[in-house]
Amino acid sequence: METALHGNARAQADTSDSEPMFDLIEMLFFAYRDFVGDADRLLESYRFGRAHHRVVHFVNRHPGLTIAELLDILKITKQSLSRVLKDLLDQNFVEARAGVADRRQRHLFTTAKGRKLALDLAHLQSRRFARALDALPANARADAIRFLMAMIDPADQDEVKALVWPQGARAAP
Amino acid sequence: METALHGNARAQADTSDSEPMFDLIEMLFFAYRDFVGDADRLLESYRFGRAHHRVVHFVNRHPGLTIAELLDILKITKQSLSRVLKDLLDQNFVEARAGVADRRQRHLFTTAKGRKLALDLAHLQSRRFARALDALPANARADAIRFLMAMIDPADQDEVKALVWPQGARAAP
DNA sequence: CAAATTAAGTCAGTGTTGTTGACATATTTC
DNA sequence: GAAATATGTCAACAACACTGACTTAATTTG
Repeated sequence: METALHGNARAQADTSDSEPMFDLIEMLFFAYRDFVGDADRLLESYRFGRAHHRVVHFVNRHPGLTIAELLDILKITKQSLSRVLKDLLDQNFVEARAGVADRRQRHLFTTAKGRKLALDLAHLQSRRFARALDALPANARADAIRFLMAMIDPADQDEVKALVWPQGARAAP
Repeated sequence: METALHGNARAQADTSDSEPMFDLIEMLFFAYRDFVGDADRLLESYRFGRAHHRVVHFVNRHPGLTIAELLDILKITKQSLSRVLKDLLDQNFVEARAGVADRRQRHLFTTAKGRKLALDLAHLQSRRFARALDALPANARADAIRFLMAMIDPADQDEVKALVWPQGARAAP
C-alpha cells in the first residue's frame, strides 16, 4: 500500500485553512483571457461582441435550436439574447423558421455567412489549443478534457456531455 | 521509431481545414463560467463585481503593488480601475500609501478586511479545483498547470510565471 | 534650475452585455 | 373556451469596459 490511487489522501482537503491554489486560479484566469482575446479581435471587425459569438456558435453547432433551448444553454435572459439575435438575424448570419409541429417555436439556423463566421472563430480558438497541446505529451488532450469536465458543476456534467458530444459519437471520457 | 514523443505528427496541425476542437472550446467556456460563478455569488453579498475581485486578489497577492503595475497585470484602463479601486479604498478593503523613494507612486495593500475577502474568494475557487482534482489521478494537478500555461500567449508565459511563482519559490514547470 | 517626463487622478461621454418586471401576441393544450 | 406556453417587446437600470482630454504633484534630465 504505497500510492493512493484516486480521490483520497493525496489532495489536502482544501477547504478554508490550507493555502489556496493561487497558481491554478491565476493561470485559469490568464488562459481564459487569452483564449477569448483571439475571438474578440476577429469579432471586432464585424462590430460584434462576445454575446454574438456565443449565439452564432451554439446555433451553428445545434441547427434548429429553439429560443428556449438557446436561453437554457447560455443562461441569460430573453432580453439579453434578443438584442444580439436581432443583429444576427438582420445581418443574415442566422435565420429563424417557424416550427412545423408547434408554430410558436422559432428554430434557428446559421446561414452560409453565419457558418463561415462560426467556423472562423472556432478555428482561431482551435489553433490556440493545437499550439498548447503541441508543447505537451500525447495524452494532454484527453487529460485536459477530463480536467475541464471535472471543473464543471457535477450536477451539470451530464448535460454538458450531451451538448458537447451529441449522440455519444465522440470519445466521451 | 514508433511513437513520436512531443510536438510533431500526433496533433493534426489544426489550422483552417480540419474540424475545430469544439469539445475543448465548449468545455473551457462552461468550466470558466462555473469557476467565476462561485466567486460571483459571494461578491454579490458585498455588492461588488468581478472587477473588484481581481483588484483585491492581486493587491492581496502582491502587497505594495503600484497603480501602474496593477494596470499592467489587469490590462484595463486607468478609468476602469479607479472606479472599483475607489470602492475598495472607501470601504477599507484596500489602503494606499505614498511611495518612499517616489512619492508620486501609491502602493496598495489589503487591510485585514480585504485579506479576508481575498482569501474567502480564493478558498471558494480552490474548493472547486480540489473537487475536480479529487476525481482525477494524482498527476492531474501538474498536468492542468502545464496545460493552462501552454494556453497562455507564449510571449507572456515568462511574465505570468514570475507573477504566479514570485521568486522561483514553488515548483514552476 | 528650468523643462520635460512620469504617476496618478478626474471628467465627460460611449458601447456591450447583463439584469428586472410588465405586458402583448400567437398558438397549443386541457 | 380557458389556461398554459413560446416568443417578442418596452422601459429602465447596473457593471464594466473603452476613449480622449486635462490636472496635479513629483521626479528626472539637460
